[in-house]
Amino acid sequence: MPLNARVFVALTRGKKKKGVWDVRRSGSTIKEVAQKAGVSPMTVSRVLNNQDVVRETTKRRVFDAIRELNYRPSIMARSLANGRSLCVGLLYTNPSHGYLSELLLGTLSACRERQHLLVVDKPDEDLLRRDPQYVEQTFLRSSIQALVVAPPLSEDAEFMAKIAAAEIRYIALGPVHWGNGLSVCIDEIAAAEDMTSHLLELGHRDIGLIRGPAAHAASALRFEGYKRAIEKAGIPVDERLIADGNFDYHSGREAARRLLSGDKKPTAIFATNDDMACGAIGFAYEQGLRIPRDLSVVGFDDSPSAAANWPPLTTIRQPVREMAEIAVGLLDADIMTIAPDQRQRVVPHTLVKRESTRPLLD
Amino acid sequence: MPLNARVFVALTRGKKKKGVWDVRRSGSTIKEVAQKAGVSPMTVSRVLNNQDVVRETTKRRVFDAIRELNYRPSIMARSLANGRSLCVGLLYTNPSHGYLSELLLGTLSACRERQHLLVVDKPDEDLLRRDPQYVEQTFLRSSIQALVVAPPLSEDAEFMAKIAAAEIRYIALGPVHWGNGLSVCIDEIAAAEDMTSHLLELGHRDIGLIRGPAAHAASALRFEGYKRAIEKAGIPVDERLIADGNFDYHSGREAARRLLSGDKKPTAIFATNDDMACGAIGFAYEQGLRIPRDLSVVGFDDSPSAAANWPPLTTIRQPVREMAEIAVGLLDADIMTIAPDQRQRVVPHTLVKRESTRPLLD
DNA sequence: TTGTACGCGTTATCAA
DNA sequence: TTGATAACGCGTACAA
Repeated sequence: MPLNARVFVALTRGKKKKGVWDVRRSGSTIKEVAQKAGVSPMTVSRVLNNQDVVRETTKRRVFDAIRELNYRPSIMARSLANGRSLCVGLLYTNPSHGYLSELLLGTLSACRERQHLLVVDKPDEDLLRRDPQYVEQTFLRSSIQALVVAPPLSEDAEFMAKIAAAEIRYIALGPVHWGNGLSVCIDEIAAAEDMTSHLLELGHRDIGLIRGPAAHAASALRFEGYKRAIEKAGIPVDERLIADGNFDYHSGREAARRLLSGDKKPTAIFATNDDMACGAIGFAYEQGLRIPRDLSVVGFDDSPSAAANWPPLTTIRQPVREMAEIAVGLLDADIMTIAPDQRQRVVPHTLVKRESTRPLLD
Repeated sequence: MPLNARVFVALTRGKKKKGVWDVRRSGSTIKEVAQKAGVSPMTVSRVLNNQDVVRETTKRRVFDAIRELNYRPSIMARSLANGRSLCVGLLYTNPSHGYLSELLLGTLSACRERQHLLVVDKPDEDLLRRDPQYVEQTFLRSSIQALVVAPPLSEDAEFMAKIAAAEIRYIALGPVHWGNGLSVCIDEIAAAEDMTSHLLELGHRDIGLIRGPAAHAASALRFEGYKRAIEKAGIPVDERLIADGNFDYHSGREAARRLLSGDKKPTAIFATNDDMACGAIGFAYEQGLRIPRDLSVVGFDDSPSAAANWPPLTTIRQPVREMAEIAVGLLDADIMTIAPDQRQRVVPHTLVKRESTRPLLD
């Protein structure tokens, strides 16, 4: 028998007391626990997995050994052996910080529940655009078996096409549906319609809209919702009340500048995301306007800035955490058994009323 | 030979075409690749690991097979085999969203570089407080070998004591040092001193301070920095200019209310985090004050709200991403070889000047 | 330059 | 109720 690694490790272990801070291999194995408890590794495994066949006294012995050795099972070995747990990749580029935070919470808890491994990744956007092989390379090297893709990455047609071609199971978050893939989203049109109706109910009739960038699927849908509500109220859609932004603070400021310096001045502004709403409010302050006394402003997304701003923003909340949980759950299912019309999962949104709006006084 | 799982899988595979959307086992193995390429699994492994001993033609055959079979190596099996990669846990409770986002980026890239597995976890705060066994249980079940703990959790003495007792290697982020553990932080005192000096240079002499909660180690340090700068300028520290908050928006509002309605009115307010600074600005607006014309306000942390607010906040930036990278790197080192005075790693901070301050006009 | 044998830490299967 | 054995997919040591 050659002097192989095993022997070497055994020797090392014998000589040098194994401390917490040893660089590698700080854990004990199931075998060591078994030996200490005077049982077979299999019994230890049974105890760990709550199989109730094990005798109480044996169980106790095993638990004692586990505690003494400070034993922790290895997920790697475990998943390798039972082949049950998936290695799930969570892909995002630049969602808002609040979105990311909730997204993590949701995927995390869903993965833990199913004993899946969550591997978070933020692909480099430049490489994504420039290197056509990047995606392929990345997924060839990694061992990710399933993907959850967050917006705005999930709205990138080119990227999603590559994902589909890479023959990987995936779920997209956001108002999109690509090929055979599943997606989870809110009804963007209905949400925007709700928000617009809310402003109408407060008596506003000249409602400005700050649109999102064309690259985001959500932009067109939110615009559509706005139009529907306006038209249902019997008001013609006025081009002078519509400005374009690209979902960031600065563009919201500029859009508000255009809207408020035109010849048709809105009494309320619906910014189709919170950052733009904050920008609009910033511009309004600069002009000496008071919010909501002189102008009502609403946002969309319920990002952290929505609640932290002054005044706190009325906005639309997506249940991001729940959506993420659903997405991970869907990964388990055999997609072929899901009817095509069930592949886009729509979850309810909420209109969060805060202090950035008030009834129009006439 | 028993009809074991292997045989069963083989049969299944033979019959049913293996599709992308099969619930489990969507990947091919190194053996299958080897067979298709007409080489041994070992050769495939060599190709994958860029060992240049392999003949070019063989390499090409292997790559073709990999592509055809859409093969992806399994990290689990790989780390199990070479024992090199650590399973790193990232623990956080409720840092700001921006902090979390940067934290993730840093740990992610550092882990990928080292082929470590990053497992993110957000422990339940209630369980943490109430169930004394929670931490133990959680780490007993999981196979995390090393921990990166983010503030404010890293400042929880009770929790950190448990971590230490659990005999797990860990790095704390933030201005703390527990037992043998390592930590990475900025010099909070110097940072607060820099910020206060900045206000002094602008001509302010009555500088209000909104302190953080006593539970956070950072609170006392930032206060100390403030005092040092004030005293260096030959100004006595005035109790009437100091108010307490607890790092959230609302407490910042209330603190500003106290400061601005006292008999000693500040011309500048140093809120020791951004959320409180935003709250202070909100209150100032409500009182009809203009920022920075009538009052300068500065924050600390450079959270997203700092840039998104109006006016954009002058604040202190911690290089969170780099700190996280350093932390993961430190996990690799043998801690015992690190001198005790090197165990607390201090990284430089930055004073970010934006538009919430201006020289005092007299 | 390539292949063989074995071990990594765990679970599934079957036998005792 | 427990144990022996063979996988899981890959890398290392050594032989060819």
